[in-house]
Amino acid sequence: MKPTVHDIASRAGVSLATVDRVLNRRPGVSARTREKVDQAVVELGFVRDVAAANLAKGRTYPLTFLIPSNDNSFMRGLRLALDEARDRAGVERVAIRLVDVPAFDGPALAEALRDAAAEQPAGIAFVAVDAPEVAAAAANVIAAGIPLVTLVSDLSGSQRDHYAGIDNAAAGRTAASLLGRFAGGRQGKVAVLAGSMLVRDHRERYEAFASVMASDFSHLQLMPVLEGRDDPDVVERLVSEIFAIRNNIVALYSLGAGNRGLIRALQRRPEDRRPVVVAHELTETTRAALRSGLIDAVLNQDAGHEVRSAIRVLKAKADGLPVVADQERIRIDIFLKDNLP
Amino acid sequence: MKPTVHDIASRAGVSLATVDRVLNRRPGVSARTREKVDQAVVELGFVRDVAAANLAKGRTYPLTFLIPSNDNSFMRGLRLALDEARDRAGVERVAIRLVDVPAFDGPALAEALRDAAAEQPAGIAFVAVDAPEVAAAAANVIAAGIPLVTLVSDLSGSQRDHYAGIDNAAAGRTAASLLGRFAGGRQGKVAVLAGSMLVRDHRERYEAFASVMASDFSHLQLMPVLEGRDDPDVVERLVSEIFAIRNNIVALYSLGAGNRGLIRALQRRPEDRRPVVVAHELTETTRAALRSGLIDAVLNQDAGHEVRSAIRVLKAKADGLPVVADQERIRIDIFLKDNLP
DNA sequence: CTGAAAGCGCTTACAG
DNA sequence: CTGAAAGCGCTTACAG
Repeated sequence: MKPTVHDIASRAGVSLATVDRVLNRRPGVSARTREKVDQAVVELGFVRDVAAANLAKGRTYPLTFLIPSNDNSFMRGLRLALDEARDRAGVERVAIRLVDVPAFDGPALAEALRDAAAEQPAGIAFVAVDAPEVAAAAANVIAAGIPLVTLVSDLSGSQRDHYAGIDNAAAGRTAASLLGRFAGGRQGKVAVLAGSMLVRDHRERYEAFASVMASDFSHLQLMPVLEGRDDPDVVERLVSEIFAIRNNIVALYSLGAGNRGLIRALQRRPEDRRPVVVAHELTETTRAALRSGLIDAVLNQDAGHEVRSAIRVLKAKADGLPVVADQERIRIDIFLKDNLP
Repeated sequence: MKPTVHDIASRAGVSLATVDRVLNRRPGVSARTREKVDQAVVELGFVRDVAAANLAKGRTYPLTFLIPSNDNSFMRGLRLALDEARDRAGVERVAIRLVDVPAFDGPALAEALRDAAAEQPAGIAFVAVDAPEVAAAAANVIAAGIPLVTLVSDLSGSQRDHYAGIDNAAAGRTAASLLGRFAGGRQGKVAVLAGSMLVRDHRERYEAFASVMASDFSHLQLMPVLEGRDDPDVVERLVSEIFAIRNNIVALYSLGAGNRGLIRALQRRPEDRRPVVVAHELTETTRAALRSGLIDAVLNQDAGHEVRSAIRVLKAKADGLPVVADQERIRIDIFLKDNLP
C-alpha cells in the first residue's frame, strides 16, 4: 500500500499536523522533529496525494486571460480553447475570466493589465503587444507577485514568468526551407505578408525567414514586407496589387492572419503563375486551400495546447512549484495536404 | 460556490447515500426519488468532483503494457515515457506494469496477452503484430471485459477498444510528398526501407507512400522494399548493396527503425550522389543527421503522447466513460533542421 | 427502497 | 513548538 500522512506520523511519532508542517516546509517545527519526519518520508517512500491536498485546501485558481478582440480564425480558436478549458475548470479548480482587449493597441493592453491585476487573480495570461507601456504594466504585475504568462506573442525583456507559444524564429526558418525547396530551381521573387511588424511574433518570423532565404536560397529575391493588419480585405488588396506589378513571384510566405483575402487573390491569379505558398494557422480557409493546392504547407500552433500550458504554468507558479520547460514547449505543427487531421 | 452532494441532498430532501446512488446510476432507488435528485442536479448545475470521488473510492487502475524487447531508440523512448507515466502514476491512481515481449513474434505476443489478462488488470496496452493468433488472443481479452488498446502499431479487425498511434497512411503520403517535392525535377529511382512487412504500421506507410508516388511523381521509379528488421547492421548492409548497384537513386524513404545503419551507409556515399532522405522518429541519430543534412525530414510520433493517451483511454474504458476521439488523435510531427525542438 | 456514520489522504484553525 | 479534531466532496458498508 502507498504510505499516507498517517503512516509518516506514526513512524515519526508525531501528529498529523506536524507532518503537514514539515511536508509543506512551514515554520515552527524544531530541527529534531523535522528530521524525524523527513527520515520517515524517505524510509517509507512517501509521495503526497496532490488531489487529496487540493481537496482539503479547497484551493481554487482564479485566472485572467486577456485576448485581442481581433476577429480572425486563430483568435476564435483560442477563445474556443479557453471555453473548453473552462469546462474542465471544475476538476482542475481553476476559474477562468476572459477579458477582451483591442488588437495591436499597447496603451489599451497596458490598462487592461493594470485592471486585471487590481483584482488579484492567481495568475494572468495575455497576448503581448511588444511596447514599452506594456512592459511597464507587466513589470508592475510581476512586482505585485501575480504570476504572468505571455500567450502566442511574447514580450521583450524579462517582464513575465513564462511564454506559452511557439518559437517564431524556428517557424520563419521552417517556412523558408519549405518554400525554397518546394520552389525547386525556379528563379524569381519572394513575397512576404505580415500582420504588423509591431507584434513580436511576426517580426521574429520575418527576420528568421529572411536570414535563411539569404543564406540558403540566394537565387530568390525577397521583396519588402506587406503589412495586412491580419485583415482579409487589406490582405487581398495588397496581394492583388503586387501580383499586378510583378510577374515573377515564385514564392509567398503569409506569416500573419487574414488568409481569406490571400486565397481570393490567389484564385484570381492564372494557375501557371501562382507562387508556392506557406501560411500560418490551420483554419477552415487554409485547410481548404491546402486540399485544393492553393497553399502548399501550413505552419500551425495548437491554441488548445497553448491555453492548457498557460494554465498549468500559472498554477505551478501560483503554488511556487517549478515548471518543466521541456514539457511546456509548444510544437510547430507542419501540415501538408497529406497529413491533415 | 460550486454545489456539492450536500446541496443536492438537502435540495432534494434525501440523504447523501441516495444522491450517490442516483448520481452513479446504481439500482434500488424509486423513480420518484430519482427524479427529485435529477432535478436538483439540473437546477443547481451540479458537476461531480472527480478527484474527490476517486479519493473516496480508493480506486486504482492496474494497467499492463506489453512492449517489444526490440532495442531501438524509439522503443527506448517509449519505455522512458512509460517510466515518466509511472512517476505521475500516484496522482492519477494508475499502476503500470511493463512486460517485455519478443519483437515481431505473433505467438509470443498472443501468449503474453493471455498471461496479462489472467491477472485481471484494469486495462492492457500492446504494440500489435498483425497476426491471426494475436487477433484471437485480443478477442479473448475483450471478451473477458478487459479494456484493450493497441499502441504504435494496430491490429486489423475490431479486436481492440482503441488505437493509440499515428495515421500511418497519412505518414506514408506525407513522406511521398516531401520526397517528391524536395527531389525537384530530378529523374531516378526511389528506395524504400522498412522493418518488416508483417507489422501493420510499416505496411500501411509503404502502401500510401507508393500510391502517392505513382499518382503525383510518376517520373520517379519505386524500387522493391528492403526489409531491414529495424536492425542497424542489416539496414547498413542492404542500403550499401543497393547503392553499389544503382547510381540513380534520388530519394530514399526509411519507414522503419535502424537508422544508425542507414546513416553509416549514407556517409560512405559521395556527397553528390546522396539521395534526398525522409526517415521516421526523432532520435539522437536522426537529429544529428538532420542537422548535418544527411536526412532532409523526419516524421515523428511522440511516444509520450501515445502513452498518455493510452492511459487516458484505458481509464475511461474501465470507468465506462466515453472517449473524445478528437482529443486522442496522435499527430504526425514533421521535423526539418529548422524546427528541431 | 432509504439513511446515518465512517472513511479516502490531506489541511486548517484552535488550543495548549 | 506540538497535537486533537473537524472538514474538503464524495463513496461505502451496514442497518433498517
